[in-house]
Amino acid sequence: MSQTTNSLSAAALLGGHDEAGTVAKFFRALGDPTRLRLLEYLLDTEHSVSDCVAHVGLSQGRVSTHLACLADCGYVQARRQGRWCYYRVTDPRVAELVRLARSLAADNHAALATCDRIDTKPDEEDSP
Amino acid sequence: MSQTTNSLSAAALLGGHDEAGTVAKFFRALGDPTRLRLLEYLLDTEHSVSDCVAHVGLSQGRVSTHLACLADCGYVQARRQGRWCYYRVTDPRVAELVRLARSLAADNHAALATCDRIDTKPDEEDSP
DNA sequence: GCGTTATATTCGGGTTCACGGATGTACGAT
DNA sequence: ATCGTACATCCGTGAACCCGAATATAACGC
Repeated sequence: MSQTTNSLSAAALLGGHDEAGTVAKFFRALGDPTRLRLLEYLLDTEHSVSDCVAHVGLSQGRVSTHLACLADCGYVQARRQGRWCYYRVTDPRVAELVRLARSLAADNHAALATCDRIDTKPDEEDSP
Repeated sequence: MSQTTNSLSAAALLGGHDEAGTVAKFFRALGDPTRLRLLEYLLDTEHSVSDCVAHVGLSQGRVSTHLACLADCGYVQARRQGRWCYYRVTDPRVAELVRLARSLAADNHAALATCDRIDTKPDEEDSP
């Protein structure tokens, strides 16, 4: 019981405050540097999990989990071929979202770097 | 490989992998339901901190910190008037970003809800 | 001066989540 | 069948970070 009694009505609502949690989870998926790098890596070309592991340099298990997370959130799609699994961004809105965020982040790069309310400012390696 | 990591011009715009951390922090700011609700609350109209406290129903201190975080990241701007401080979204790209994310999240609402790789699924204490 | 109001900051506690390593599953080659 | 490869999942550890309460700062009115 208490399972999703509707898959479209909830999605159709707009402006509801109940949806903030879902959208926040959506944003949080991109709030990790590794997932963001993976997503950008898969924007134009599809890549296997091994490719992604080599690209980001983390453990295979962690990369696999990150890719699954991106797939669950609808950012990328998976295509199986034998033992390999290729991931890729299919929705053009994803690229648009990343482009917009990059544009905004670039304009606020300085303020963002000094924002210690997120990430507790771990280190500083920036000398322009 | 070793690309030019000299100034922010290259990294600030496009293609830089070093920027992933900054953009991720940018996204993470919207990865919190409270901050997202506040941002949507300030999309069209400016509101004081007290207004925001009443709107989201959290403690005043926490709301103030959330607003400061949004301001640091460049999502909102603050306007002081006497004892009051009014926050508001000024950049139209912010509204566009939220609109895009809502559109994408709506289409993947079902998958997002079952994505236990983020947020560890609110309820559903399974009993196998 | 004093007290009140509006906002900002600090503190301790608890939850979320990324990480590597170990393990499990699926497919293909020998 | 057995081994090797490609990917997925589970586990323990530690950091990030949200929370309310308490406290600090600042601006008004008396």
